[in-house]
Amino acid sequence: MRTFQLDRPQVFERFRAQSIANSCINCISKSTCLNSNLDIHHREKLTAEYTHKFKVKVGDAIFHNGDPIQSIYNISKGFLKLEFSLSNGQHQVTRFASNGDLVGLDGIADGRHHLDAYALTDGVICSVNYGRLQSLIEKDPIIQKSIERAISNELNRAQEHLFSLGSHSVEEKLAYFILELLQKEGRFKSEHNSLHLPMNRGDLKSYLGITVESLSRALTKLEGANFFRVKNREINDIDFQKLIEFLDITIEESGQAY
Amino acid sequence: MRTFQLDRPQVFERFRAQSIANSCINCISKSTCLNSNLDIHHREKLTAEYTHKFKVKVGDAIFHNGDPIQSIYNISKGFLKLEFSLSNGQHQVTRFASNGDLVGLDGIADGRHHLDAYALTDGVICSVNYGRLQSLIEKDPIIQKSIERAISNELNRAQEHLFSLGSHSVEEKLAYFILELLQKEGRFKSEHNSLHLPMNRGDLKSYLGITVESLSRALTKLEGANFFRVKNREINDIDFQKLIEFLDITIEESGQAY
DNA sequence: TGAAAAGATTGATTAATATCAACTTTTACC
DNA sequence: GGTAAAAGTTGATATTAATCAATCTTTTCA
Repeated sequence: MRTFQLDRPQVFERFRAQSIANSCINCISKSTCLNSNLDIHHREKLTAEYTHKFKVKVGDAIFHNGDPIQSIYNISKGFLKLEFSLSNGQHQVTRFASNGDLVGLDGIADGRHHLDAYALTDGVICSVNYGRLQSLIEKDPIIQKSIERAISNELNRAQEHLFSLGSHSVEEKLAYFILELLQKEGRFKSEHNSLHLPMNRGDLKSYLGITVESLSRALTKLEGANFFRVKNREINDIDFQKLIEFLDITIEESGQAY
Repeated sequence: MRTFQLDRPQVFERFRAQSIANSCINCISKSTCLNSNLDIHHREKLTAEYTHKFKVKVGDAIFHNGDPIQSIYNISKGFLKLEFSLSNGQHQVTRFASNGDLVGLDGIADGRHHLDAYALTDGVICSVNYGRLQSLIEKDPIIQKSIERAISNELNRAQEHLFSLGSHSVEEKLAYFILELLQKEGRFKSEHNSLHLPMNRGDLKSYLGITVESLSRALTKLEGANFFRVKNREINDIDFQKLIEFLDITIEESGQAY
């Protein structure tokens, strides 16, 4: 059923380090481990019995394409990037993940991860042993539904990303991305807002399926048209309404989490 | 948590017809309703108690973006297209589905469908009442795992599609698509193979994020380079090996289903 | 702190793809 | 079966984005 191959990737040297997940080298306190929409009772059950919390540093690999799925990861702090990669060296960032996101759900399909996960910033991750999670899911419908919703949510995110990559100009892709980040950060109400980009231009151009030069020019262009101000990774004075109008879309705010 | 909006779409008149799912206007025998990797025992349990099978005709809408999720659909015969659409009329085909595919999993996240589903050909679909499926999932870990794997599988498909759309030429996108179809059909062994495309050029160009003209030229170009022969929707004499080499990828055959 | 490396921007040019338009083929249906 | 409509192809041109190259900026680290 799977389409093209999913071999181990050829990644850059700085990322060649062993995946650090599951090695517990940086274990820290387990409180507030799972911040999804589980109620307190369920969250604590999971937290106490099945999780382990660890620190990651910029560039750390959490898991690689092909690795057996040992855990599902809940990001407590920091940013990750998820990459689709082929053995010929081609790779593309397909997802940025941050606080509250569950990562590793791609591995549920066949027990192996299909993506590479790297830390974009120092951060804190809570891992949930997958085997134990499975047995808990069987006993607890709340947790089971929570996981199902989380995967379905990932699927919908991917569909939106797909839409923004297809038949849109470089400026439009960038605009969709800014809105996506704003929305993730949960603040798209005020007229003038700001963002700190957790990724460098290389990762962003990969996510958008364009070149760095085009990305740079698009940033300059939208800045020139007063959509926002750019200073390195800081995006300031974002005109939310203008972005919406530029893309000719409407925004429906939803508090729904998985 | 959701990104941009997901209003009801403005679709063409021919698709304006009411969604026909759940109306049982074309109910037929229920045997072989679910052909996923459930074992016989579980499959029959589902089939007998929770499913209903119906015929669809070309152009029928199965569900729309925004509809409450009432069922999950298993395709027995024929092809569907799934579209991501916005209220301004923009829309993109993000998935073609056929025999054995589960459709509607996007709705699990928040209880509403986020895509539009249309029949590309006459076909037979088996619907599984979602409420009943949920209660069955709670009781039956096998079915629960099967559903989780199916969603995860959809997620991985989307990632691959994302990859093929990003930073690839029109010819490469087309080549990825042909391989994807070949693989779905389960025959990518012989050197010279053939395919019948179930979709028209309009749907295909949408899926690939290009224009019809570019698609047409890409077909001509790859035909000229002896990758295959094209005659309307028939693709013949497909040189599998040549496609693989063109894309510089390797193929890993896997019998894994959800 | 300062030099080297890495990351980012800008400019000039080329290449790819979209657009506009004409034409051909296929499909639908009276 | 014939005609109109829809779908698909091909050509000419315009536009967009990639590529190549130079420069500027920021970060890293001795």
